[in-house]
Amino acid sequence: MSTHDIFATLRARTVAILAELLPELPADSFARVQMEPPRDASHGDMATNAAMVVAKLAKLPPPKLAAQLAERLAALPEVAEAAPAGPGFVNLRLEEGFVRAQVASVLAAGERYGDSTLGGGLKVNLEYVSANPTGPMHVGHCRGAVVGDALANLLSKAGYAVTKEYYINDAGAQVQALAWASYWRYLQALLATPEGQALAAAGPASLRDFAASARDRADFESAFTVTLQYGGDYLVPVGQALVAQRGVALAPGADGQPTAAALAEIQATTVAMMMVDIRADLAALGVQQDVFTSELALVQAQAVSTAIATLSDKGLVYEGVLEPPKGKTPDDWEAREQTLFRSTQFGDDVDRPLRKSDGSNTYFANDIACHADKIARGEALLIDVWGADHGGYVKRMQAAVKALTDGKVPLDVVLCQIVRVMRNGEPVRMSKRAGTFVTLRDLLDDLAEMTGSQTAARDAVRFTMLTRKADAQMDFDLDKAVEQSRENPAFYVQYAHARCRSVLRTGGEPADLASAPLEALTDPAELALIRRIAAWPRTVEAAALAREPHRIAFFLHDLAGDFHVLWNKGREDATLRFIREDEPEATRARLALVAATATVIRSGLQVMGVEAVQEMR
RNA sequence: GGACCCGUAGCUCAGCUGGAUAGAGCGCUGCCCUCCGAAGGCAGAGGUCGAAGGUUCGAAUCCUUUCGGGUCCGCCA
Repeated sequence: MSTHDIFATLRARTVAILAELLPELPADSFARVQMEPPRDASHGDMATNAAMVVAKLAKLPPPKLAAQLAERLAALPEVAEAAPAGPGFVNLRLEEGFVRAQVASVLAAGERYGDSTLGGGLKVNLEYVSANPTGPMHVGHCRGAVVGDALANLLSKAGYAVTKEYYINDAGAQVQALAWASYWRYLQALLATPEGQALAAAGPASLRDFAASARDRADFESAFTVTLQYGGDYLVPVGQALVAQRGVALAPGADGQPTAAALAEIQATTVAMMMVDIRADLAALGVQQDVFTSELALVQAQAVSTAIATLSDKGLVYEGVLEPPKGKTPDDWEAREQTLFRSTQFGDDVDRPLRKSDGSNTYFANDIACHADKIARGEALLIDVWGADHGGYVKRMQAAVKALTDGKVPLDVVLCQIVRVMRNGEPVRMSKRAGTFVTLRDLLDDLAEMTGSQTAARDAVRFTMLTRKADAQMDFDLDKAVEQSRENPAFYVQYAHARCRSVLRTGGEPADLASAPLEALTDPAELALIRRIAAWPRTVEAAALAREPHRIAFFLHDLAGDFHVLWNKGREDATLRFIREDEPEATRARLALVAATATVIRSGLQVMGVEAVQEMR
């Protein structure tokens, strides 16, 4: 609930009246009563469905109840007119003074206008990005980063205590493969030094072979019977850093093999360096997370076996054999006994393996430990932002969290669909091998070149990523994202804010706007703008409840539209200009409205993580 | 074979958790700048909400079936 939300205010009045009219009804009868802006502005400022929702319980025909309700609502000081309509709506037209007072509310509250107590300080853990630390971030991670970050801001504004978390997948086969790739780069770097060359020349035959294999990827792979999944050049600096830090200490022993300790150290160093890059990329996107949890650390602390034991104590773990997937049996399928979790008891389609047939833990098991860790930290609501390719994973994770907490802690998952990067209307081909692999850094650099500013690039990406529902596929058009035209919502909103600032600068930035005579605001376009502003608090709450930060972008687009309309009316009709030399009081009132508009735009952009510009250049 | 997401105007998309005559931008059509707030503005046309059933006072929204598009389905993370 927001203290600024006039819809909530009138809804509360409505419920109070209903309780008086129908004293025999229990209090929870009114839960579904809504007070909303009507779709058609000709219906007034607000409409309530109260009569229709309560009619059946009250055993009254909706129109009759609506008429009674309207009569009582019309008597309220905030209400100018209340009329029953349609199948049982009550339409309200508000006193203009009450509407205008919202401008003063905004000026008094500043950017805290729209803050809500909806969350009640509930501890929420929001996990997003969590890109594998095996390389630079690519554009595929970008959407989740922006959506997650904006959602964090949104939930904070709505009164939740948000922890922003990054789960580092630094255990398992992927990072082991990464370590081998780093090892290769290390050997290459080592052989470029006199010490390395001396070692190769003096070493046993196996070591000399090594020197040869280090130069060639295929030779290296056959020498070690490994596949280099991560052949990219981005590990070259890692190899060099390893040489600089450790010299020949990680070089192969007499048997030509790296020691387990050496590989573990290389893995740790590589992951650490990748995380430095990833954090730099995130920072360039304006994303800063609070907690970075290491999967490896959880594994080493026995958190996984503890989590499995917890589930086992609840009788939810057994040894069993899964059916092969129907219709599409893998060629090499063979039935194997595994440790399984009874996720079907919690709505999943099949039970899921916690341990592979060789007894090692699955990623799922580790992820359960990660979520158990969050729960142990006292988080009361978990939200994960994942890529669409993890969609098949939602039910099992929700099942696990439900099992761990006996249903007390919900897990919401926000799935982000794929983003295609478009240039000149053509999709940019993505290929790691061909080097057209688009990293987040490349994307930001390109946009920075197009806009001449790192900040503008970041803001273009963040805004554009929020102009679609997360669960809809999206094309990210580089040219459109920085285009300065009405077609680009990011520009359109920024332009509105810049215009506001421009007007306020011209008007001399008066300090006493809070006392402005708002009754001077009488034009329909002015009142429409105020009504839009008044809808900001409920927009924040609805977006937070739905976990849909894109709604903020659409709200700002509408708000900017209302403001641009008013601006343009001033072109047609000079008496509607914001600043009028001959009317100082009307000017103050209009500047107050402009200041309130700017404040709400800034507040919305803040949720999106976009900087509000002072002027367009 | 199954699970999940998406099908809304010619195009790209909203639609406030079930409300009234389904909205916006682009495109299209028609008006509007010698100057004064045009990197534009105003107005208009354009939709059986993929299809068919069902639930109820009321469905783009919920349920079932079905047709398209996407993502995924033990021993990757």
